[in-house]
Amino acid sequence: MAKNKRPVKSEEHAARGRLLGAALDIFNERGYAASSVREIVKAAGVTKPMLYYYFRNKEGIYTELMTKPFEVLEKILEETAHEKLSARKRVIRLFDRIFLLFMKNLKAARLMYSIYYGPPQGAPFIDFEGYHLKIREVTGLIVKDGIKSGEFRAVNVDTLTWALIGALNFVLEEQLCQHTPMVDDKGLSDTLALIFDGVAPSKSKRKR
Amino acid sequence: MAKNKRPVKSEEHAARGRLLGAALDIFNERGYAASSVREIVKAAGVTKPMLYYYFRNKEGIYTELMTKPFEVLEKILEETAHEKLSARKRVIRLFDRIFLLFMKNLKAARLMYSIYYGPPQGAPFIDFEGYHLKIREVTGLIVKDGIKSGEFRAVNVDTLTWALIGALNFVLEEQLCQHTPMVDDKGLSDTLALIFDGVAPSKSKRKR
DNA sequence: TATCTTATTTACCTACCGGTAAGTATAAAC
DNA sequence: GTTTATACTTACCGGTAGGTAAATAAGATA
Repeated sequence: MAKNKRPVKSEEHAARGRLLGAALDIFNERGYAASSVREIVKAAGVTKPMLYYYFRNKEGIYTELMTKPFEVLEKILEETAHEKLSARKRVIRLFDRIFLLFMKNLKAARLMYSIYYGPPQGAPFIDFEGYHLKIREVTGLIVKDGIKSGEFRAVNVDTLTWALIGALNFVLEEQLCQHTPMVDDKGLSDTLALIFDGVAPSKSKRKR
Repeated sequence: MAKNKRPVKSEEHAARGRLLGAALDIFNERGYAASSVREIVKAAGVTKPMLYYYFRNKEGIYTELMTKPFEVLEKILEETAHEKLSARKRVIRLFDRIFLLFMKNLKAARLMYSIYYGPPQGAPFIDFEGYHLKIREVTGLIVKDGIKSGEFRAVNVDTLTWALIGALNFVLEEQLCQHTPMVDDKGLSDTLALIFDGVAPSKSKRKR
């Protein structure tokens, strides 16, 4: 009993995928609360109960959309934390990978940002904060390595970490804007280079 | 005709003010679409038609809340652009003032950020972008001055501007988070100092 | 062929949404 | 003392929200 029997037509769970795509589009355009189940199912070309069949409810399809991309982030963080490169290169690699992941999930990212930094819009809670902190943590570890090895000047770890994350965040958010982004991944690496070259040790004394 | 006659009880337009306060609270907690007029008027302790009396509709009270704080920003930008100080001090003064304005209007700011960077939530359009660009412009002008006068190394103007605005943005957004902010205005000035000291001209040659 | 499971539809529910019509109390103006 | 404008209330509107009960179509199993 409880065997694996599936009618399974030509496309497997086609409706499910179409619902996910449509929901992502509409959540991205209007936000969680302003998106109606009716709009979503209409855009997906299916009937309303289908959404309640595949996902428990409106919250269910939202939760699925918001949690999936973070599985990739976890992997990126793990990999970069243990790479054997200079601290500078590890930060650049980490941020570059995050940038790519972000671009691949731009619509989901827009929704995440607006809910993490803004009002929850009636959407169910999701621990975006945890991932934000993890990124900061890994960056902080790399910075600490860089200072220990003498690759960086002995500045305050947190301050440098903030400057770096600030640059990353700024570039990521620029991609969310309505207008054409004025900074991209090239701008990010330039900004990082500026910060790094700024804090690189030099022979001459520096004020303060 | 069209004379100035006012019944004017003890408190003038008390309901109006209470509506604005309640609307700000509730928009801030739930976002635009998820906030109902009923909730707002209940929190304000007035009846529903009062909102439609003082403001045309839900969009009207939202628009009033979102546009008022920018009048102060305009003044800050104008003042700082024409101050006779070092570029470094002007940037710090500008960002410090913006930080204070931001903190004084934290609830409105949270709503603005979520709508500017995220989905519009069904809220009427407001040109947040214009103000964002103005801040960037003024910062860019100060940076250009600093490079011209030799106060800064001859780096790319945009890149340095991005690094600075990134630090500002990062600190501002930190204030929006659910948790206790890990960076405040002190952290901001530290980060700015790090970037400035990094780009300050030095006697020794620098790689790249 | 009858049965079971999965996938999908039609028709409907209640609750709440933004908005308003119509009336009223109050106090200044004439 | 009647008028007039302001400030405010009660009662209601049509529409739409999220969600579901119940029937059904179709392939797999027996």
